[in-house]
Amino acid sequence: MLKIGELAKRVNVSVDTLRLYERRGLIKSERMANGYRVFDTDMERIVNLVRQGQRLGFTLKDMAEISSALSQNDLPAEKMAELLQSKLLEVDHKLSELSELRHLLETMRSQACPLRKQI
Amino acid sequence: MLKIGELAKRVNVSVDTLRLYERRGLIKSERMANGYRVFDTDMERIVNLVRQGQRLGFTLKDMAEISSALSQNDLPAEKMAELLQSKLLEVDHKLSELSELRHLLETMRSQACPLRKQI
DNA sequence: ATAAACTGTAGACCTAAGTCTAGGGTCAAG
DNA sequence: CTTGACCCTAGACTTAGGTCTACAGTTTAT
Repeated sequence: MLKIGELAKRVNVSVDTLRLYERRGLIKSERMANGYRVFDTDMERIVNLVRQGQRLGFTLKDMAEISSALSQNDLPAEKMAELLQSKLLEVDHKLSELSELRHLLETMRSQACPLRKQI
Repeated sequence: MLKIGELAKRVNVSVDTLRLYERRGLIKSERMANGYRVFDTDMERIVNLVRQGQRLGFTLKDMAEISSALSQNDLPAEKMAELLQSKLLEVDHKLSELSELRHLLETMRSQACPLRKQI
């Protein structure tokens, strides 16, 4: 159980950002008697998942679908599997695009540069 | 040699976006007597490269470094190779992050869901 | 008991990447 | 010679994803 500042420090994200994520439904918290948020330590992993997704071109909205399903225990396991499956397909697509991009860069580097009209 | 509308159609991007890309130094054009832009057909490939990069989490600024080098013939081949090399490293990093994400999703799908505290 | 360090909300502000609008030229077809 | 489809610029507007500010309550350490 973490207060927002501790979670922020652990995942290396600002507290503002965490509060934003909560408003967007990416993470969930309970409240202490004084109104302070308390986060389950699992949230650490969820936030990291979200950030990783973002770096790879997924939007917060994309990540919200999955992380909200993870952080709230309200989804039937079947729906969950379905959702994960569809995200997996997206990831696989990105993987192939990325390999393609890699190949392109590699080619450009080894040859003079194919997109460029004669040096 | 393409006018902006033709290029836009080929790469499936709005003409506004192409003009923006030009201002940001991602693509280059000549002008016809009447002031209309004309693009080399190579620009088609460059725009596609940019879009692909974007989908994978690179910013326009990231892509500008490389695409401006490609569209302008003003960079020494050595600098170019260096730049490509550094982008390749970034791509490789993304590839490994993406595989990691894939693995995580895969695990979550096959097990009940590890991030979730007991169903 | 008081300062420093946290936490809360609400709302303004910021950058990136577009999109849209207004106002005006260009060009080919009928 | 005018209509419709293009093109131009400049600037306003939009959405996403944050960040910052102001103002207020809480906790911790001294």
